[in-house]
Amino acid sequence: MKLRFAPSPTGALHVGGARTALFNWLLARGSGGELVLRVEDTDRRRSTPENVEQIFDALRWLEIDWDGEPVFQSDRATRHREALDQLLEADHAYRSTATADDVKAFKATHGADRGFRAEPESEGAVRLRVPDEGETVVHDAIRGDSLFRHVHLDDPVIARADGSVLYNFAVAVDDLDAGITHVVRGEDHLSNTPKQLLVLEALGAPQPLYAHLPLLHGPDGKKLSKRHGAASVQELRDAGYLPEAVRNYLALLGWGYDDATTFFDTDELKERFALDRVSRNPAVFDDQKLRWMNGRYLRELSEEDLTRRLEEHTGREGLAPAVAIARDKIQTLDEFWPLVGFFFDGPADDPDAFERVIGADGGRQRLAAAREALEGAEAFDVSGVEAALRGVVERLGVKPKAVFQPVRVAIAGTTISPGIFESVSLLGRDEALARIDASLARRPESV
RNA sequence: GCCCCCAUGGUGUAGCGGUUAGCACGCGGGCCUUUCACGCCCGUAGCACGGGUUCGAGUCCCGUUGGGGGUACCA
Repeated sequence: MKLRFAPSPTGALHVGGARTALFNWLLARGSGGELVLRVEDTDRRRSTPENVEQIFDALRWLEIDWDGEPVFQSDRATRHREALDQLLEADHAYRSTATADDVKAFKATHGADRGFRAEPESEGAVRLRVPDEGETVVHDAIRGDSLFRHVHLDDPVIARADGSVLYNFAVAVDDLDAGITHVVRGEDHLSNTPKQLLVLEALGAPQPLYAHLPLLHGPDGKKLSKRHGAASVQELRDAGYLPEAVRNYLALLGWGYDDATTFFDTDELKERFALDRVSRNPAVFDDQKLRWMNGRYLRELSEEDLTRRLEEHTGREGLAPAVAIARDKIQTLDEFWPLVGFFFDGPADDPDAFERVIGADGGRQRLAAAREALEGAEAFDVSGVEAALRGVVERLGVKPKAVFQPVRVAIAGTTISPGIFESVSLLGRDEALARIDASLARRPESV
């Protein structure tokens, strides 16, 4: 079994493309087969080093590897020319100067009864000769057979007048030369498959097995794009998703193992993934479910591992203690800093929270009482802080919240933070007292 | 316009002729509780429509509608 992943080098690796890469990779790695990478760009207009490196980088992040050196389609011009000459000589293709407008005009008069056929000329673009009779059947591992009648097909242009070849021709030749046995790609290629099959046939080559994956859509049913949030692997990474979670989620988009299993590690995926259980329906990329899944993966990481990733993601160091008390509250790496930044950069500025909690009736008094208890606390570890603060609650005869929230706002600046005892303890006595003092001094007592 | 693909709750899916139509996300409620989360429990919501075939259809066939893709001297 030999497969290929052939991204268009536009820079961003779209999540749809990532899923295609993943499925190819799972198939190859699960069967001991081979996966090659080919950059699709017949004239090399888009495959700039930057674009190509971005694609490779995204694949590496997902831990999708390939065999051998990546092939650039544009480096195969000589071979493409040779195959083109072969078809021309055998009269499987011919030259024509007919333009898109000519084709349009032809179709306007003939409708569905006849595909476009041009008159052979001595110059112009090269068109493949589609037989007048018969049909080409695409045997698809996911969809079964799709039948395309030749009368409906136009003679497709396979090379420009300057001799450079077009995608549908190049891809067939490249797959043939590489000995690709399974072509797994997006459904947007299904309608063009007969052209590629016709090229293969004219070349006297065998057909690979095709499998066309359902397309991915945004929540509005339209094609997934930037405006739907993270539409590329790069954006997913920047948003703080874990590669293993993305892999698991992507695998579930259009594929399922049974009616109960949701979580698969990569080995299970490789072992269980099969084309015959791939869905035919287009799927909507649901970032809410990805978030949920990411949170689950996050919580399974060891503290060391999570800390390392968080430090890498935030560019900060010494995060371990904060990770320990905040890890259960985040779904993505991105959510970490807003929750714990106050430990390192001082309290957040949320005047509304201050007013509501500390400015409220008796807020200052309770905060002052808490300050006193904290100052006199025997130990300043988590249980020491807890004992001190709970003591205040008891003495004042109020709800725990009435004491904890003012302290929280004083040290964090907002009403949201990790556990209050853990947070105060981590901050340390001096800093905690200083922040409480700053809050108490913030505005004169309103009677 | 023409060609091709697709159709189970809001979303991803299970189902492969007889099920109280299952699971997960989301959403609603509850428990837990110092905030936010996590976790746990309960609940909400679905076979696009119309014809067939059959004793019996979400499951098979046809049509309609809807969605998507292709139709480039793009990939």
